[in-house]
Amino acid sequence: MTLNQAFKALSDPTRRKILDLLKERDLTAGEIADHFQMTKPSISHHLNLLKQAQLVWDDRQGQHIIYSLNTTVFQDLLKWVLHFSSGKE
Amino acid sequence: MTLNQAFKALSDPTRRKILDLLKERDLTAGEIADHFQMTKPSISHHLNLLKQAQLVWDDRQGQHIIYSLNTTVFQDLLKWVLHFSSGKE
DNA sequence: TAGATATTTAGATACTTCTTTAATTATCGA
DNA sequence: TCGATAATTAAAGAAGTATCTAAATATCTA
Repeated sequence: MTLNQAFKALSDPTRRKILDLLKERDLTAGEIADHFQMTKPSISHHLNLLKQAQLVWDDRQGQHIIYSLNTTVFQDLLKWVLHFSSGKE
Repeated sequence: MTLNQAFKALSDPTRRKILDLLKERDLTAGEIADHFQMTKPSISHHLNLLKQAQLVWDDRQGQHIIYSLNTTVFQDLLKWVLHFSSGKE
């Protein structure tokens, strides 16, 4: 079920851009929101979907919640894509 | 734009199953539909999205339309995933 | 050319997702 | 404890998606 959630999470450009940002460094929810024109609740919604798909971790540090990449599911995605990009089998 | 369409196309379980079937061998639209409980127009709709995302080719052979994998975009997907599964950069 | 088969296109409806504003929860610092 | 800051949750509307039935298009065969 997780892989399905992952694919659904990846189907949105905003969420993929969030992952791109987190690839550079860990960020708070507010810092992430600053990169977009949409409201913080919208970003919070996207972060929640990424979290449910286990593509990111969240960690509260005082007032802030720090988001970081969770590379585990990317490994599964990699396997899935490899089946298709490495010829018939 | 193609990568976005690809991610959207992959976000549906039916479409991913279609790709799984085509990984084994080329199939006509009817043969693909036989693997699902939904109607042929629904499958046709999914095939169209896969085609627009350039994940499959279609080739009419008489009455039949034969679908096959187009691995080109999978290469791009592979690169995208690799950026995340191969550590920070 | 007529009938049969394979597939898609059109139109409609139900469902899901995205986004917003308003309200709520959690934490910090004085 | 109060006020400020950070972030989420709730509720609602708009837009997008999946699915169905019915109709249309393309091709084959007799």
